[in-house]
Parts: sequence; structure tokens; C-alpha cells
Amino acid sequence: MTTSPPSSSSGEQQTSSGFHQLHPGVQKWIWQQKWPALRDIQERAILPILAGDRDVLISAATAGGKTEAAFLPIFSRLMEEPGMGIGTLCISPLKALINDQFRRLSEIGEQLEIKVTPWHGDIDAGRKRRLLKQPSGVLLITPESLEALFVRHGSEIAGFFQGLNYLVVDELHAFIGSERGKQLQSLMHRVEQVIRRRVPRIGLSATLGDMELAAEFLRTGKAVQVEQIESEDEGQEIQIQVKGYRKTVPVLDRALNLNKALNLNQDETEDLGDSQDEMDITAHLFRVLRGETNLIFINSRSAVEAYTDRLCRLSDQQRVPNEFFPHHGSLSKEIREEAEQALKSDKPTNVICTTTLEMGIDVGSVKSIAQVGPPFSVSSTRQRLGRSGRKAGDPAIIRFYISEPDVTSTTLIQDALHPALVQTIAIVNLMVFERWCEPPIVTKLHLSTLIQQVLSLIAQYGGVNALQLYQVLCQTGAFQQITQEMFIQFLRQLGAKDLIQQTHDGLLILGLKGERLVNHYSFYTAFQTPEEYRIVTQGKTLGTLPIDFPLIEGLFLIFAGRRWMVLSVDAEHKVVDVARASAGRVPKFGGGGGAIHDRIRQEMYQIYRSEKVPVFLDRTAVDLLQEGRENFYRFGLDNRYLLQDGKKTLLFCWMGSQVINTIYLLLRTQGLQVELNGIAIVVHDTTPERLMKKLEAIVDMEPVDAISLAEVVEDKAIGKHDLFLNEELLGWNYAASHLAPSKAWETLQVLVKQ
DNA sequence: GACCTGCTGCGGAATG
Repeated sequence: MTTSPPSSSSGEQQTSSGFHQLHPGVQKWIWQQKWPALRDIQERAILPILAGDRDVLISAATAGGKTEAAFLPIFSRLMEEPGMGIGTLCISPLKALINDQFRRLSEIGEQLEIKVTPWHGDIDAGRKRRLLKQPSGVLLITPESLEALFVRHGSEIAGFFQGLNYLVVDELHAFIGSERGKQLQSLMHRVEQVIRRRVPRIGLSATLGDMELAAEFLRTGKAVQVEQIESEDEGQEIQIQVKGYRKTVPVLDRALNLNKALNLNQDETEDLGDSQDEMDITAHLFRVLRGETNLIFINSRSAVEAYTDRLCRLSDQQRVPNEFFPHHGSLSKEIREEAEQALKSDKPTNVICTTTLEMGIDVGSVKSIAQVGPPFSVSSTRQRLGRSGRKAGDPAIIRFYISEPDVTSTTLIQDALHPALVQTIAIVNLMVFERWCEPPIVTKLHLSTLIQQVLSLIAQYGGVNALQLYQVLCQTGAFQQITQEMFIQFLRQLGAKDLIQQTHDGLLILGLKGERLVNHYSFYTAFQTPEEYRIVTQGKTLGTLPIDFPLIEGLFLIFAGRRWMVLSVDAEHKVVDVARASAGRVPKFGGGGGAIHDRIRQEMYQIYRSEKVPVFLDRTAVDLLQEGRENFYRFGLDNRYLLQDGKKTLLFCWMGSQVINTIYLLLRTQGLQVELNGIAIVVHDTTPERLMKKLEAIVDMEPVDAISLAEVVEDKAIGKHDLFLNEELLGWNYAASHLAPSKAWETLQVLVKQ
């Protein structure tokens, strides 16, 4: 799906209008590549980028060809107008992408004698110093390293970028809605602000969701002027299967039991947690995927470890070479590269991974995708699906493995609806038939990132006055939702926390705490990272575990797909030494939850009410769906939202995380004991009648404002620097990110009218 | 019932 059909003859380039506008050197390079023709987006990007007077958004389903689409005209322009300093600044979300791009761009760069420089944490300081002395050509950099440039080389920045022709953002979609995205927008603006002119921005994005939002991200307030170049949909064939499994009580693995009897090892009891469904899924993955190259996506890092361990043991037992490798964010670079190398080799390779392989390295040709457990969003499912069938003509194949409990008298009502299966069907429906995708939430205030940007701007200049700060960051910058009043309160708060101080002539400088923050290298990231232990064996780092996972000498551990025993724990240096062992237990990695969109829950409701049986379900999945529907009607959920369950009342509102979260808080402000549990809100010690009275009372009131609702939330400090905010600022910040009061109020209104 | 991303300058020791 990345390639346009190589139908045209080599003569076609002569008829291409764009090709002839390119610099002869660039044309020569293209000839040398022996491409049959320029791809559609490459052809269409030439004139608007060469013009150099507008922002351009290039989107295509996968990475292929987008980089060249942007850089052929960019190199062309750099040949004609070399200018002073850096000619093009390209910002990328991953170090691996920068390395990859450097490899591709340095080739043409060498031929044209345009310097291309990669710049991130793994690049040696000497190379960076040399570029600072003699800036030129193309700079490939992460947002964090660009932040560091502003902080450490504030006075040189203007000269460094004075001749900038273009600013490119790679994988733009990966930034939208996040703290890093807000940081990037602020940095883009600060680059223009320091050289006192507008620089054309080129965004490279996957075709996920709303392209208007991507344009708005690229140039806030001027999205209509962004020229959009979208590749035609190649209409690749998609094959989908959803396999259902019944979760039963854990059984003893016979082979393991035998091992245990032989070894007489007490700690092997930890192995007995494998339930029947997990063993069945493992067996199917082993049977169907072995011998080919596939990606197996699993929802959590600990489940990745558990499945890798099971699949490796199965390979052992069957005396076949191991083709299964783990890949997730807590594994060391070396361990991850092992899996990545195997993927790029021509040997059959199956990588069991979390979201780490959704983006980034080119995984080459992957036959199929497995998704174990329900997906949580359409956008991530689409990204995963796009990783398979990359060769022209190959279909994209995805298999979902979904476990649901056997329904007994003790099964929770919400579990008897088999929501994991129905959520999976909902996501497939929205992805394939509705062609819908979650838009990112762009209304967040990002006050934590604003703290970072205030401190960074002060460090850049040594001192700034409050009005300048407001103009650069809020009025014309990335934080346009911050009012002047809010900003004044915000600065006072930073002063109170000793992050900033005011000199007698009104200049804002760093306070003691601010200095300390800015002078540590951890300052450059906008996002929060937990403290971790390093897991080491024979001097080699395997990866990291969160500090709150209890590690003691003699503990058995499954990590990086292998089994270990803890030899020693160095609490001071946070290093844990391990050695190979035959027993093991999967660790807990921690980590918070994400959000589910309203549309997914509404689609689930429609699926329960429908009689349609999707063709992509297997026998067990069909049975489970029928069972879920029967229970849905048995509980009468087709015409009511409240359900008595003993002393509890369940509220089903069929909406996403923000709305559920808001209703949960609304009920708590009414003095009720409430709990969130899957798709239901559980209210203790009440009846549907009594709860309905409360709901009516809530609806009769004016829609409650988000700020006063946020007051009920105990722990609102989520972002990296949130701990410096006062209660009021925290409330605004939390409400904008996590609450949807008017939507919740509308939802309750519908519900009460029933 | 979850996920991922990223990071500088310096001082001191070892090496050519």
C-alpha cells in the first residue's frame, strides 16, 4: 500500500511538471535511483514546497515516500538559496526515525554537498559542537534536543537559524494532543520569534482522523491556509478475524506439573497461573504464526512477558528453534534491537510487543498482525493494521484474540455482557465500515508544559518581562487558551514556589528551584517519567522496572522473555543484579489508563441492540456475542439505564471515559458512594428509584462547571510540573483534560427522560 | 483494564 503502481515508463518524468522545476542536481539523483516515476504525493508536493511561501501538510497511509516528497523540493531550494546557518529544521518524535532519515537523506545530501546532521541524545557532543560553530544544511532533531538548544545556547539561536527556509515535522499525528505536541508547537513558534519571520512549515502525517486538526496543529489559527496533499487511498484488502475464548478457572499445565515433580522446586508454583484461554491462545499463535514473520500486539508489558515466556517454553518443549521475541518500552535498547534485527532478517520472526512497534522502525514485510485482548482505540488499531501487508498486492491481516468469562451465578452483570468482545467489534466496525477515527483532544491547557516553556524562555534570554512572556507563549504562541488573568495568577504561583523571581526593575529571572530544574538534563522532556530500577545480568542491562515493584534477593522473575533469579538489590544506585533461573514470575509494570471515546461506547450499545452477526467472528465469538446480547435483554438494558444488583445500582450511560468520569464526580458531589467498573458506574447502598431522584436533581440544576467538580478529585497533579500549581490552577487544568460537564449533563438529561 | 516518547555539560581517568 505504500507503492503506487510502477506502471509508467521512465519517460513519464519528462512530462511531469514538478520534476522540471527541481534543481538539476536533484533531478540527477532521482534518475540515478531508477524510480519508474515519482509517486503521486511526491509529484504534487514539488510546486507548493518550492514556492516557499506557504505551509504544506502531506499525508499518506504509511511512511513510504513522504520524506522524499518533502525533501526533494527542499534540497532543490537549498541548492538555489543556501543562505546562512541551518537551511531546514526537521523535528522527529523518535531517535530511531532520525537515524533512519539521516541514512536516507545523507546520501542525496552528499551528492549535492548539503550537510545533513542528526541531533539527539545518542549523538556525540563533538558533532554538535562542530555544527554550532558552522551551522548549515539540514538538521534532524527531537523536540527535547531543540529545547536544550534554546536553554543552553539561547544567545546563539538567532544566528543558528537566521537563514532557515523550512521547518519540517515528521509523524505529525504522533504529536497532536500530547504534552510533547504542545511543547513542539511552542518551540516552532519560538524559532520564528527569535529570527523574527515566518518560516514555511511542512507536516508529514499518517491519514488518521481529521486532517483539519492536523493543519490546525501545524499552524494554529491559519489552518485554512495550509495546503493539503493527501495520497489517494490505495484500497488495500483487509482480512479480519475475531476469535473468542472462554476464561475458566486456572488449570494446571500438565507439562509444567511434570517439571515441578521432577525439580521439586517450590517456586514453580508461580507458573500455575496459566488459565485455559491463555494456553489456547498461546497454542494458536504458535501453530499459525510460526514459520512466518508477524507482529503480536498485547495490551500490557506484563502480558507481553507472560506470552513470550509461554511461547518460548512451547518452542523448547517441541524442540524447535525459538522465533518469538519480546519488545516493549521497559526493555533495554540492546534487547529491543535483537528483536528488530530479527524482524529485518529474512528468518521467520514473531515479535510480541506493546505500542512500541506501532510506529518507528521500518519492520519490513510482516505477514499478519495478532491483537491479544481488546483494542482501546480505532487510531491505534489502524496503525497496527498498517504494519502488515506492506508489499503491493498483499492483504493486511489482523486476528483478534478475545477472552470472556463463562457466565455463572457469581459473574458480575457488566462482565456477563462480554464487553471486551463487543468493544472489539465496535472498533472494527468504526474502522472498516464507518472509516472513523478518534480525534485528539486539543482543548487541554497543558499548564505543566507552560511551566517548562516559561522557565526555558527565561533561561534562553537570562531574563524576560511578564508581558513578553505572555506575548510569546500565549498571545501569539502555543498556549492561546490561557487568559491574561490566568497567566498573572500562574506567574504569581511560580514565584511563590521559587521557580521564578522578579528583579527590582520588573524583570523575571529564575528562582532557586527554577535554576535547579533547568540545570538538570531531565528538564528538556515535557512528559513525566517514573523512577525505576535497572535490571542487570553480567554487566549487561536487560531493562527497567518501576521502583514500587518489590524486588528482593532470591525472587524469581520473568523478564525480556527469559527467567531469572534476583542476586542482589542495590537500593542506592537502583540496580538489580539477576542470573538465569528455571522459575519465574511476571512482574507488574504499573502505568495509568488511557481514555475511550464516546463513539466506541455508543457503537457498542448499537451492537447489543442489533441482531447482525459480523462475518469476521469465529464460532466461540458468535456464541459469546449471542450470550452477551441475551444478557443485555435479560437485564432489560435495551430500555433502561439503571439496574439493581443487590445493594448496588449500576448505571450504564454508553459514553466514553470523559463523560463517565464526569458523571462519577457528579454523583460523588451528591454524597453517594460511587465506583467506576468497566462500562458501568456502580453506586453503593442505593436503589434505581433513589438514584433516579438524585439524577433528576442533578439535571434540574444548571450544568455544573468543571472547576467545582474537579475540587472533588483528590489527585489532580498528573503532569510533570503539576505539583507546582495551586488548587485553582490544578482544577482548571484537570477539568480541561479529563472532564466533559456539558456532555455529561446532556447524557443525564436523556437518561432521566426515559 | 492498558501504552510510548526523551535528555547536557562537566570532570576525571584512560589511551594514543
